[in-house]
Amino acid sequence: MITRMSTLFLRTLREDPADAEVPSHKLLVRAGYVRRVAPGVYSWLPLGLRVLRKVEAIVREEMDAMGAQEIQFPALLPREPYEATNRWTEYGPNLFRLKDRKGGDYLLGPTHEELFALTVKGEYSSYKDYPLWLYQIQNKYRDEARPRAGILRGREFLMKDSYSFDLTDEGLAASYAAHRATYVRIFDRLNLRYVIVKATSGAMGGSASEEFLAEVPIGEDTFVRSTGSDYAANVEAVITPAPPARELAGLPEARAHHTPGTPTIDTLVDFLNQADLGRQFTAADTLKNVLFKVRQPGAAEWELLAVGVPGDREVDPKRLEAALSPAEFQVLEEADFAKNPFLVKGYIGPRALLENKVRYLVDPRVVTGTAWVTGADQAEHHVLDLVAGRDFTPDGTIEAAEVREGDPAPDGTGTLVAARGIEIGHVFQLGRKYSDALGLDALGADSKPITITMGSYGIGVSRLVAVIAEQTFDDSGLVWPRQVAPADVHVVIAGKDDTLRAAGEQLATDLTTRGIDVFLDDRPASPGVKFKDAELIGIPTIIVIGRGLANGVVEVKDRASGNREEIAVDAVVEHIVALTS
RNA sequence: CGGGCUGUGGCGCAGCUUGGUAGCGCAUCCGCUUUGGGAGCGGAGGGUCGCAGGUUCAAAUCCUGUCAGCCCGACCA
Repeated sequence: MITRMSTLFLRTLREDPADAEVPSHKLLVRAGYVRRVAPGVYSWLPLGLRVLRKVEAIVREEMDAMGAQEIQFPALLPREPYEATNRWTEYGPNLFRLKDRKGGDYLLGPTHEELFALTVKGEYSSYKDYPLWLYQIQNKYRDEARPRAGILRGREFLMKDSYSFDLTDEGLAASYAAHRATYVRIFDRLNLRYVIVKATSGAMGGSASEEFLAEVPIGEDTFVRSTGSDYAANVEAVITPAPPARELAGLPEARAHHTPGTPTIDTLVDFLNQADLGRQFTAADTLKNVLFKVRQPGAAEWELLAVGVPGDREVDPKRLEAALSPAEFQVLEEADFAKNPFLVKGYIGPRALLENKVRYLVDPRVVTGTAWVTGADQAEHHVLDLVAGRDFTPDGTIEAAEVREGDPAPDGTGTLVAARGIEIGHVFQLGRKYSDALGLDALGADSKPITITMGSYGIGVSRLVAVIAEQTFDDSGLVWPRQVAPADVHVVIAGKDDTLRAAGEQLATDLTTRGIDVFLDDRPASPGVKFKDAELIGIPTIIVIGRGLANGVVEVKDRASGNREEIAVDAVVEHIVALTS
C-alpha cells in the first residue's frame, strides 16, 4: 500500500506542545500520531492508529497462539456485578460512574473480572469444560486523579485483559505460567527492555503476581536490580539476605549505660563515640524500635506492633504495608504512648516490649548472636551489647526497613541499584475471590461443585505505543522498530523535478507489488521540510530520491543508526525486500 | 487531596507592572521566486483575551469570585 503524504491526514508541529513533559508525549503529538481531547483522553490520528493496531495485532497473535479465545464485552457496564464483588464501592473514586435516564447506575469498565466470571458461569457448568482462557482487547476507563504523560497514563486506554478459569490450584499455576511465557514472547517481539518483578497484589486481591516493567527513565515505579545478575524486584518485594547466625559464646555481657540527651540515633551515636568506650559506633550498630498499631481486616481493635530495624535505616511505609497486608497500620500517637507507660519514647528496648506482650518483629539482619545498642526502657538510658538470641528473642522478622542502593542483592550476586520503570503487563493469580462472590463453579465427576479458580492478566496496549517511543526516540524524533512502524519505508522525493517525482512514484509502486508498505512524500515542500518530517515520523528506512538519481542511485538511510548508503535504482527494490523480510 | 505555575487566533508565545485602536513566530490561503536539511519577498483570512461580577469615560491589563489545564507530591493495573 502507498500512503501519500500529499493527502494524508497529518500535520506535524515544529514546536513541542506546551502541556507535554515526557519525550513520547511530545513526539507523538508533534509527529501527528495523537491529539488530546480531554485530560487523559486522546484521539488516534492515522499514523498513531497504525502503530496501535500493529501492537494490538502482535498481542492478539500471541494470545491466539497460546490458545486463548478472544471475546469482547461492552465498556459500558451495569452496576450489579460490581456490587456483588463489592468493587462498586471498593474501587473508589477511580471508577467512572454514570446514570442512565431512569436513574440506573452504570460504570465504564476499569477491568472486567466480573463480566468474564459471569459469562463463563452462564455458559459452562461441567468440570469437563475446563480449563478455559478468554481475553479481550478493549478500552478501559479509570478516572485517574491525575492523568499525565500523554497516553502513558490516560483515563481511557486500550488494554488486553485475559482471564484463566481452572478447577485446581495446579491448573491455575499452569495457566499463569502459560500467560507469563506469552507475555515474554510479546514483549520480546516488540524489542522492549523490561524486567519482571514480583508485585504486591494491591486492590485486586489474590496471591502470586508479577509485573512486567519497561525500563524508562520517566517511569513511575521504582524497582531495584542486581549489578551481578538478572535479579530485579519491586522495592516492596526485596528479601533482605540474613547474615549467618553467630556463636553466642564469648560475646560481651549486655550493660546499661546512662546516655543523657540521646533521644535520636544521631545524638546517641555521637554520645557513644565521645564516651571513651574503647570502640567506635555507627548508626548501623544501633537497633531502633519503632511502634505502630495494626488492625486486621474486619477487626475493631488496634494491636501494638514494634518493628526493630538497624538505626541507620528508616522504616519504609510501603514495605511495611506490603509486609502487613491485608492488615492496616498507623504510627503511634501521643495518646497511645500515654496509655502504655512502659513505652519510653526514644528509649524503647526489646525487654519492655516482650515483657508487655507487644508483638516484636525485627529486620532480618537481626540474627542470633548480633549485638546491638538499643533502648533500656528508661529515659536517658541505653543498653550496649544486647545480643539477639541471648538477651532477647523477637517474635519474628519483617521486611520493613528501607532498601538502599548498594545493599547486597538477595540472590547473592552483586549489589542493588535503583531503576525506574513503567508497568506494561501484569500477571496475577486471582484465586477464588471472584468465583466465590459470583458463584462460579463447575460440577465435578463426583457430582459435587468445584469452585473455579481464576487468573487475570493484563497488557496496556496503548501504553505500549508510548513505551516503545520512550525506549527508541532520539533528538530528531521517533524511531519505530520495524514490526510496529506505520510503514516499512518512507520514500522522500527531494526535489520538484518531474523525473524525481516519476522515479519516486515508480519506486513506490514497485515496492508495493513486492508487499512493502510505502510512505511516499509527494508534497511540493522543500527537501529540508521533508527530511525533518521523515525523521520525526520515524519510519525505520528512509529512501531519498534526489540529486543522486542523475547517476542512477538513490540514498537508503537507516533511521535508527543514521547510516546511509547509495543504492542503484534498479537494485533498490531487492535491497528493501531483503531489509524488511 | 496538598504545593507551584498557567489560561490571549489551530500550535508556541509577548502585551498586564504604569488601563486608551490586540501583537509576534509557526501553521493556513493567494501571487512571484526558490528546491539536499523545518526557504525568500509581497499580500490575505482567522482571536467575545477561560467564565461571571465589580471599579472606570474606558479593562486582556485593576479588584472579587469561579472554572479549567499543566507540573511536583499523595494515591493508583
